[in-house]
Amino acid sequence: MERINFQVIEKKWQKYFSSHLLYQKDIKAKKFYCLEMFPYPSGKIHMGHVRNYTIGDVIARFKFLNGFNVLHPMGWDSFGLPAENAAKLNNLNPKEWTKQNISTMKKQLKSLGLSIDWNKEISTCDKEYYKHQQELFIDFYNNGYVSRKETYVNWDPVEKTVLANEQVINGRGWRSNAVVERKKLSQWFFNITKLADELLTDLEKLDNWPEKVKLMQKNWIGKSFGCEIDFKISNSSETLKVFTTRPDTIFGASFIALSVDHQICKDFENDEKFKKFKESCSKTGTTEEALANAEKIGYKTNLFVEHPFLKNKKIPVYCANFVLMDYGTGAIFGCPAHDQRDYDFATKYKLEIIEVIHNKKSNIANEAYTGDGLLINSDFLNNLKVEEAKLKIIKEIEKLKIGSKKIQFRLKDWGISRQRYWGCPIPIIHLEDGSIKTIPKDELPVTLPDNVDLNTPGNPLDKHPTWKFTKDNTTGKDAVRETDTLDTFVDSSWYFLRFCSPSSKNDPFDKDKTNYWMPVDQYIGGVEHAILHLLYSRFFMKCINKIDNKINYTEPFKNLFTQGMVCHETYKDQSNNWLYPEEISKLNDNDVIKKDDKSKVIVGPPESMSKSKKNTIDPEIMIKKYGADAVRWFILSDSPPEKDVQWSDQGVNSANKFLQKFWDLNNQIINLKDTSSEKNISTELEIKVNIFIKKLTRSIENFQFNVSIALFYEIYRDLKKGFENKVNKKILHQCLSNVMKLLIPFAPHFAHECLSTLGVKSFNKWPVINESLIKKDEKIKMPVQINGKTRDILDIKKDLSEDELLEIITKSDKIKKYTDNKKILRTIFVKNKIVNYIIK
RNA sequence: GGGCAAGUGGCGGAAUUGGUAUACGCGCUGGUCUUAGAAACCAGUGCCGCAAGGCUUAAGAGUUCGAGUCUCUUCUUGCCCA
Repeated sequence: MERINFQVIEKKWQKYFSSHLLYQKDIKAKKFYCLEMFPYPSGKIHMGHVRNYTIGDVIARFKFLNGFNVLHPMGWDSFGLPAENAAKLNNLNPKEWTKQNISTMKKQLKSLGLSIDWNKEISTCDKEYYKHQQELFIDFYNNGYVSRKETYVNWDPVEKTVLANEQVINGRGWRSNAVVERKKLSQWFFNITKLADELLTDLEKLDNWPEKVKLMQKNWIGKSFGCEIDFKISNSSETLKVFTTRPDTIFGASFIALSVDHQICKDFENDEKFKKFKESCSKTGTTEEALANAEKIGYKTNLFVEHPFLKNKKIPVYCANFVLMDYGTGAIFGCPAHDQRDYDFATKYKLEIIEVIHNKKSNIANEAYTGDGLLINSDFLNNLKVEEAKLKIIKEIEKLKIGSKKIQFRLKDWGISRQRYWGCPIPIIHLEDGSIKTIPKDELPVTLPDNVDLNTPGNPLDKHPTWKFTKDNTTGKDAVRETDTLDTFVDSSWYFLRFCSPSSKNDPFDKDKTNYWMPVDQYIGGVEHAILHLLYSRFFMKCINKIDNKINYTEPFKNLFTQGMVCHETYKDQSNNWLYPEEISKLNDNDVIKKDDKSKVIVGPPESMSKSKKNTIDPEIMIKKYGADAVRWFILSDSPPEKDVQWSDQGVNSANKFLQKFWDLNNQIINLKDTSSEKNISTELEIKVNIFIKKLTRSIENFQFNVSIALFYEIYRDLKKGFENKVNKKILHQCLSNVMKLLIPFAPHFAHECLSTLGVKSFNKWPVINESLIKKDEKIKMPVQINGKTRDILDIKKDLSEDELLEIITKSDKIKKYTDNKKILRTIFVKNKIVNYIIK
């Protein structure tokens, strides 16, 4: 058996792929924009990339073969913190480090045989890219989508930097391990909350997004109906505005809780106790989870408010650490019986716990009850359900003119300021008089300086000796540059637009080209981006659409597919250190030893591949050993793409073996002499191939690539059988060519090589299904059931009538056995499907 | 605690959407070849049973001629939010 040298053919066909611009088709052709989430250039590609881009390549090639004009680009999400960290470690400039990584990873991606149009490559750290991002920022700024606000941030006192929520672990900085503080800073924001309602309602338009993702976005936006209520402060003419989503529990109110930053608290600034309290609040994080888990503490003020519906009832006012100024009005009323945080607080400060909603399941002696039930202890609300009570109390509040219904979103504005070097500079200058100005577009880009000191804590741009000092070119006055850079999520919020016209000089994107290609027809990436990246991109699209009415779509991604992760077993030695798979050897399933000292290895369950657990498999090594096609084949074959897949060396090995066998069959068919006799089986094979085309096409359209692969194993068997049964060469040849064309999206190098040995010259057409041939398939298998149990399976002609079938059935000994001496009560006959006898 | 998924052989998983459950792959068992191993090839492989046959899609009930698929209850696991 001649073995295929995949290293040679892969090189050969990769050259072909790059020189034959696969997708340059007539602009009149129907377009298809296939996009996978672009990678962060971290150094080398990992198996997650292999899976993501293989899935995308199957779709892109499939659509191309079906006559679409396909856009399938690739780029680099190349700004971000890892570059700074790596640069510190290796004493390199982040730019150099990033450049090297891109070059490595591009080579690796090419070795997978992806059908990417590299002429459209972009990199977000290129000034050609971020120049346009600065323009967009200015457009957003001028149209009211950017603001600057004072806000609380997670501040790492050692690194002297702002941390993202996910960089705070158990209240400490992920690098410095210092206790994170809440610090008030002036920050830049995109006003995403302005479009909160639109972002929510437009989710309904996204028919082809996973329900799961839409639900996550919906919860994230978190639209809720509530009510603002003015509480009159006792012995004062002033009122206190409180926001609540549970106005129905007003009769259970036993305290008011204020944020320490509430205006009223300014009166307590002189109190030492308050100062201390405020300081301890600053040590609590800002995430909802941190607030929920933190111990509830409070500061009792000397104030009381009047209950709006209970005369003579006075409610004490506290400051509490779990109330934040940026949610609602910074003040709530506490109803301990029906909110766990209020419950904890009331227990601690021995406040009243009044049950106002009752249900069999509730037991407020132990914890708050937050479910539905009937109102009690609530005057005119008694016996109503929660939703009914909400409506009624809001009406009542509005009637008394002490408040009104209010819609509240959980979504907060998008903080885009980062005190980092390796990001897009914000095109803003600060003048001496404190005013702020955008930089004129013709002066863009504001570029990053190359010579920065990354080794001392703090913002490198701010510390740079000269960079920030500039002049306002219109007035000639001294000015200081904004030293914050943009969150890297900004970079990835419009890259899909840039791909439509990657070299557009004057504008971020060419409108005609963008209107032709957008929206993205298929977007593919990890589910970890279900919320932020996708929400931000949707926000960008809507803003751009509102600013420029020539952009005629408002949702960027028509179809979304989220793939699962690639997993592998984990290994630990006797001293609990992680081991790489290549450090161990498996004697059998139970005995796994360390290669060097033969000590026993502890095998852990499969987990998603990560460097920290050392359970990674290097795609480059696998491609060298088994070939790119085999690696692609395996990563698609083992699990449905939306689920996690477990990497298996045996699996990729068998993929390689299969392709080798297929190659062998291919050669045997080519070398056949034309004199082989013609047999009836020939049409049978043609029918099988046509059914195969139909099933395979459907499996691709349904993203069931594991099923596609199974179908190839089956059709290989049929082809082999046809060969062994001496099917006519012409027919074999024709069948094999069709199968090989379908193989292109999965194993492109291999399929192209086989096709070219078969003498096929054009590689750009999906075979047409011959429906009439499929209809010719006359034989079917008909199960015959007795009382619902299959007792015989008959090979019969298609479309037999009930009477015709009965005649055949009476000849079946298997069925006779059951029907003899029995009365047939009923016969169920479904044409071409089933016969079922009910007997007694 | 709330919401959403999902539970099918030793393992990953199929099932034309109510009509032959276990396709396909891995693993395993036996055989051929080989000094041996590897590779390759052939055969077998849900469970119980020598067999005839019976049982089987987390557990239990229901609808139906017929349920992995629909309905209800319970259990378990995963993800997201808290």
